[in-house]
Amino acid sequence: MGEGDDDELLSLSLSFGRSQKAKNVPASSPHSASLAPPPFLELNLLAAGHARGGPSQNLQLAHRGAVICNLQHLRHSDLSPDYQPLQSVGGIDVNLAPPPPPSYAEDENAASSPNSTVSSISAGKRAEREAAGDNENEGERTSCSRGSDDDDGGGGDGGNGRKKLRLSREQSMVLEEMFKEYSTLNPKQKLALAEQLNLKPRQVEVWFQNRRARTKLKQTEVDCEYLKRYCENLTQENRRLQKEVQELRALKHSPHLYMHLNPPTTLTMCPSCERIATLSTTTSTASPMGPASLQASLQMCQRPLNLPH
DNA sequence: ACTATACTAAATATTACCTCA
DNA sequence: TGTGAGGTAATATTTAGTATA
Repeated sequence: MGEGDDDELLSLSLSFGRSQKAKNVPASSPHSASLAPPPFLELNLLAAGHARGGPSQNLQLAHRGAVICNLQHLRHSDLSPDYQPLQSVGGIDVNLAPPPPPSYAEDENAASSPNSTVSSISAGKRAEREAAGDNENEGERTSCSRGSDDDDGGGGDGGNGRKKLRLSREQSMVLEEMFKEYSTLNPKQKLALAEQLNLKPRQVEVWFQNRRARTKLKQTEVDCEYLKRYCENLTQENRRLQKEVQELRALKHSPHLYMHLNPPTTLTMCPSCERIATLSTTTSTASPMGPASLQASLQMCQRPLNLPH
């Protein structure tokens, strides 16, 4: 670790998820699926010259939740006591229903066709599904609230197949309420909800899929913001320590000052792993830090940092 | 062990709606 | 005021992986 390493900083990249096994939630136990935070985060802290780019440049928010941050073995509980994995982080409640669309229910072209069943010519599995559960479809559009519009003729009626319709406010509200309780539905729940909302079970299913995806995306953004701040703090701390090391080195070369130097208490513990370094305050004020211990300290702080355990 | 089925997440496409020039 | 482009959100489809019977 030469002088050249002095300005090495950290870059953070993060991704998180759960093991594949944990992904599938038995339909019979919807509660177990309820909005648990991803069980782990992956974090990679890489050396990056801060002179070349700001520390915050090393983190980016990926579009659509594809997170670029690369975190390794960082559990949510590791982040900090104030880290909130879900729901209202920084004023954001990721479970909160998005503001209701401005009266979609009254939307005029909302009439329109049964959704799709279109293009997928093959899709045996899906075809089966539709055939099985969704027979009532054809023309029987979604909500009663929009039923009144059905006659405007416009609508995407058959014409060219699929026409997407927004759910009415009431439907959305009910779905959101349900989602708060169960992030996944079992078949019975799905059927019941579909019936209650006058939707096709498939629509309910799709809505929940997309809702889970939105939740995850929001959570990803929240996590990323948090980690960004975390990284900035680490960067600051790193800078501070590097500066201190430089000062100490400078002092080392002026023995007069060096002998009167108090032990650098701030270097006694690695900020990342919190291990006590050789040059803790307990290394006695009488024995000023020698080159070896300094070296050890530097090595400790310059290798890729582990986040706090 | 193999297969069929059902379910899910992720990626992607399509459509609806909003804003602004 | 009307309109078209661009952006965003919502809804739908496809694909691949996994669990289970």
